[in-house]
Amino acid sequence: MDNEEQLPEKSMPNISVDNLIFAMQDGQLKVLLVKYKQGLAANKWGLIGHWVHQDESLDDAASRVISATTGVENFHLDQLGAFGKVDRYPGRRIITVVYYALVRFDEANIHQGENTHEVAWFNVHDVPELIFDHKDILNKCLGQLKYKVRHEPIGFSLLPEKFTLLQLQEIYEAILDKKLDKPNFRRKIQKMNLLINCKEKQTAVAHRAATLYRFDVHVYEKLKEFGFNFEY
Amino acid sequence: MDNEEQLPEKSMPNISVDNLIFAMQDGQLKVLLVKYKQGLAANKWGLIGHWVHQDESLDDAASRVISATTGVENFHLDQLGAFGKVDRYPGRRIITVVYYALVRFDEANIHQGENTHEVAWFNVHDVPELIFDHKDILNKCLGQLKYKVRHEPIGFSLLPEKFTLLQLQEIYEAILDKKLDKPNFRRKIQKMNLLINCKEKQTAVAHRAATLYRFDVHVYEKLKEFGFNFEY
DNA sequence: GCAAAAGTGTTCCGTTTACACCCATGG
DNA sequence: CCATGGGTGTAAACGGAACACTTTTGC
Repeated sequence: MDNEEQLPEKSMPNISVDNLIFAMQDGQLKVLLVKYKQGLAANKWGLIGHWVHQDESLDDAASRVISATTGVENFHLDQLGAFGKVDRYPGRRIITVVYYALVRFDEANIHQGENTHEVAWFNVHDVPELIFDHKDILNKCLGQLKYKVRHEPIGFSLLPEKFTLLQLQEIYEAILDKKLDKPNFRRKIQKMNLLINCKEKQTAVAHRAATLYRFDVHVYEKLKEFGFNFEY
Repeated sequence: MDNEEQLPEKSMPNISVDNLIFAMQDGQLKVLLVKYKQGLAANKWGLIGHWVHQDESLDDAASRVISATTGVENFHLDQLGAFGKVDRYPGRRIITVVYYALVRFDEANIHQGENTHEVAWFNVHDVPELIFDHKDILNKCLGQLKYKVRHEPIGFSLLPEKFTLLQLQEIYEAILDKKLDKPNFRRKIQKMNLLINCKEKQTAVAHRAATLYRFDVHVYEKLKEFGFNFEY
């Protein structure tokens, strides 16, 4: 979180929410960070944090700021957990509940917050120094993403409406941080019956145009419910 | 949590920790519940909750009460997450951070807490009515356990030093809530190189005595770190 | 001998993995 | 005609699922 001076009356003391917002850009997994204006975190990069209003749930608090920062209304949201070491926040005892969101890069219109004077995407493996325990939080979240992407079809939340199989593969490669075999990846994904062929092709590419796909939302919902397995 | 009258000076306002303690008894997965003496939860069953001291981390707070209640010092501890609906606690805004622990049944010596007048083990599928959102929390935790037991060797935390393969299988069956094939289970577990043959047999059983095994702690640590796969 | 659980063997079949290979397009 | 990525084929290895079968022990 940014600073204590700004704690509004209607917010809970001692509790903050911090958010990790992820998107894919140029085949790389990016995370959105902000530079705070004032307070303990002034001029330093950190996760997008804020206080929790007395009359909103933790989930709602996270959604509120993610929407405000990115302009995106629909995104995958998950709770990473609560972080509560005694000295994690300087001078005061603050528990933070961390959420991570997956957004489509092209849908995001980054808005400056009141307490920040910079917002930027960073490659998850190349971030600046972060305030408090935010680096630990990022690392834990990257681990959680690896874990999750293999058992729930969350990777798709990072793609535009229509996408190619290579784009999808790049997401898995970025999150799992390893190269995957193209033929095997294609077959595996296709067999899930999750993709619908748009019967369209890429245009203006300097190689054979790839087929565009979109999701079968019904199958997608079922896989989310019952889980699936993606062991690479 | 129990009641607000008891909030000690040194505790954080607005935040509680609730714990689910699991153990295996007679081939059944049990969870430890308490009946509170006073406050909003008086005479009702609930998870073992408490306030967080200003000078202890969330993890430490959970460990403290789990040890105090069960007398056990070594147990598997994981955070389930934070629960923060606005109306989850009557009359006041309380965020609770939930932990679950796996203990060995025979090591547990249940101690009554100051605020409780009953503590008892319940089959996880047969619990009484619970206070607040504790039933939701239990359900979410059972789902998490299913998820986890297939990817990390946590099931072993529920067993005594020396155990038979059937005891281990019963844990998986209880958590996954399904019958497993004995020959296949045995082979699968054996191939992990996680078990050391104690070269001892069961005694006083009315059938062929089973071999006793114990864990190879080194392999166990590695599997915890790198994850494993147990898809049944 | 019978019940109960220990423990082994084997077959079938789908999935994973690795890698060779051809296709289409723009420069 | 070549670089780039799209896309298909295939064979070997592995692992899961199902189930028949033998062994040991106490009563």
